[in-house]
Amino acid sequence: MGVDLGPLIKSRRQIRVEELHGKSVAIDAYNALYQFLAVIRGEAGEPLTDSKGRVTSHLSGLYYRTLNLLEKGVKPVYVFDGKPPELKAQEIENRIRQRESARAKYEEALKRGDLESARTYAALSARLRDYMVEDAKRLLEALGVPWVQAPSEGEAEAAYMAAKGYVWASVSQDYDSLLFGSPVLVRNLTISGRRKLPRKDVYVEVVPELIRLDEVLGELGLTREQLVDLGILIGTDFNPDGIRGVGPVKAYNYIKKYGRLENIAELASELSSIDYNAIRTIFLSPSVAEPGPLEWRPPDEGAVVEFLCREHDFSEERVLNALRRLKASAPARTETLDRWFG
DNA sequence: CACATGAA
DNA sequence: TTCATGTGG
Repeated sequence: MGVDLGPLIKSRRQIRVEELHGKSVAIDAYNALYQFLAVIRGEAGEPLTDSKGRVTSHLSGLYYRTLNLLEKGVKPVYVFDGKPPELKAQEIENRIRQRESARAKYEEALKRGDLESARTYAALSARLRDYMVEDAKRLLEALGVPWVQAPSEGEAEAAYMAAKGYVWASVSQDYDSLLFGSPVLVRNLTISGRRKLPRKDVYVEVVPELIRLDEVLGELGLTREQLVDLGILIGTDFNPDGIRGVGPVKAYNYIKKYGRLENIAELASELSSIDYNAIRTIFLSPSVAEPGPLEWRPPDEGAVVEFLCREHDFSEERVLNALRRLKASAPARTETLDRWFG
């Protein structure tokens, strides 16, 4: 789930996607694909599939959103997770349990004909399979959009790329990127701005927002090391339970008062069961790799149609229409592709 | 989530 | 143009 820094962060600025024109962004691929997979579903919560039963929800979302970003002059690079740190085992186990519980509730809801609940629980039980990740990478290749394989956490790699200036920002719904040191984080990078609130027939406007690490640290009066300690008190993927009874506000007060975990005497006992030095290392010296040169090429129309339409039964009309829109917005052929894509 | 369509 | 609704695969 990521660390719950939301309530503490006031320095967030709403932006329009157009403001990212000409900028490259490193997108947490797992985060994006999972959201597509969870939310792009039929009436009873079933995912979109091709005629062979392979799930395609994530491909639909990835395709249209990526083309939209390119159309607006944004250069995306997708960053895929590698091997998770050992300390993530508990979190991974929790997620599996939650998915299984949701799947049971999904089946119950279906049985009693409660489609709305079925849809909710279907989303919660969604699981991103290896073949779905492979398909996503193949689609990106056909689109001429680069992707990077992280050695470990995708968010860490994306943060590294942003910190090094390889990309302008990292993109994720989670705040972990900030702990990993991403100087700029973009959340809610969506095109259509309306989202339905769960359990209510109410729609809220969801606008992309920009968060700068230096502003967050400045406003909170913390160093990044302290922000990581704060995260550990709240709970991270590497200590999902955090400290009992400590949420964002109390955690912040502790860090402001005591400076670092070692100095919080009243939590010494609780903290003794957390390997917080290892967690600090994961965030402050994460396992990352040099990503290699990032290159954006024009989409290979034939490859896109072959993959989406021939292999996965997408509508050729829709697929080509989306490609046409990108071409219409693309620079004149005479202009170097570098101007837009490089 | 994003697209297509028809109504306002 | 905006908005609500149904569908995509």
